[in-house]
Amino acid sequence: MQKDSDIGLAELAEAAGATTSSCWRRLDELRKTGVIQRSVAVIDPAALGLTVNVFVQVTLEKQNEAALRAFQNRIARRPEVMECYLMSGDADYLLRVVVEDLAQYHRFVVDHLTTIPGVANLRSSFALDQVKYTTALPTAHLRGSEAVGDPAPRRKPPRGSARRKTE
Amino acid sequence: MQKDSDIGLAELAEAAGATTSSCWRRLDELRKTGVIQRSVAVIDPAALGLTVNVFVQVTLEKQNEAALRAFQNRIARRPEVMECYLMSGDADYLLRVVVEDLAQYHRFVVDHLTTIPGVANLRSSFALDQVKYTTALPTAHLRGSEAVGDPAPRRKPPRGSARRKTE
DNA sequence: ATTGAAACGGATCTAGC
DNA sequence: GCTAGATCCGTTTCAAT
Repeated sequence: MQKDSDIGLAELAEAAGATTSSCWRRLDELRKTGVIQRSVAVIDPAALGLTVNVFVQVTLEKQNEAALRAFQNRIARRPEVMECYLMSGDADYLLRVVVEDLAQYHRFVVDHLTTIPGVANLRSSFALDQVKYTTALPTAHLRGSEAVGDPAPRRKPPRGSARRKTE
Repeated sequence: MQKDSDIGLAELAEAAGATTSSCWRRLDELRKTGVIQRSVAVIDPAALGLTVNVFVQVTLEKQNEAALRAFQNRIARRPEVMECYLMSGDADYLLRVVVEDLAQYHRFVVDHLTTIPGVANLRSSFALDQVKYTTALPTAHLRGSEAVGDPAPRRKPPRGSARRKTE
């Protein structure tokens, strides 16, 4: 399980009871199959002053393809939007927005959210505290190589061409 | 900005227009001050069959300290709960739960959520699609060494206190 | 063919200018 | 501050089962 990716595969192998080679092989396969997409640094939001989490339920006037695409495109460019889900039920979208304070959130709503064409209604809910936040998915079972659908159509290099990006 | 932590600080330095050493020094300080908490591997949920995202609004019977603590403790142990927020407004908590299918979600609700004492009401909203998900916080500005409102940023560590895990 | 282990190379980290 | 060198670790290759 990868909750800390910088532990080095020596300790990882020891923890898994395997050797470093088999461990690296497993990791390489997981990366090539796209199960492991990338490694990121987890930043403390409070250290950046980003203490306010807002959940916004967005309702669009029309739910046709063009409207959805337009909304998603605009949302994708906004860094304060951490997550965006197309929802069933009352609202069309659910957003988690992280900002420094309410003034900044207000600016985000006025300057960016409401300027998106087709946005009919907004319902904002404010989080008082982030009780839990994890990036570690529930790994009930990690199968050897096969996943579910077809996650990543990655090519299989013949041999010895695992260059990352340094040439 | 750290969206990919495995890019190596050579490219990072080039991108920042600095040298690798100053870049490393900056990173080390960010890690020691706790701004960078850890590095994690981002897993593709679909590759694990975890295609269902459910948002649950939880209302407790009473909102006293003990009830909140009890709920949060139980939630913290559940791996399928990715996020949990103490909310203002209609519900007390908002959870994002990731599962393989609705049957698994049902089991989670019956076996774990409703067994928590003090849970009065649940309102589940299902996500049809995860439009955006990022761990990269909006880094509007990363100041030199200190982050938030700290008026005395002149800290110079005495040069020999960089022990992370190597002893 | 699969797996372990050891050598290589490159990157991180440290010390010096 | 930048540069150069030492050390560690990821990656590859190879040998043994």
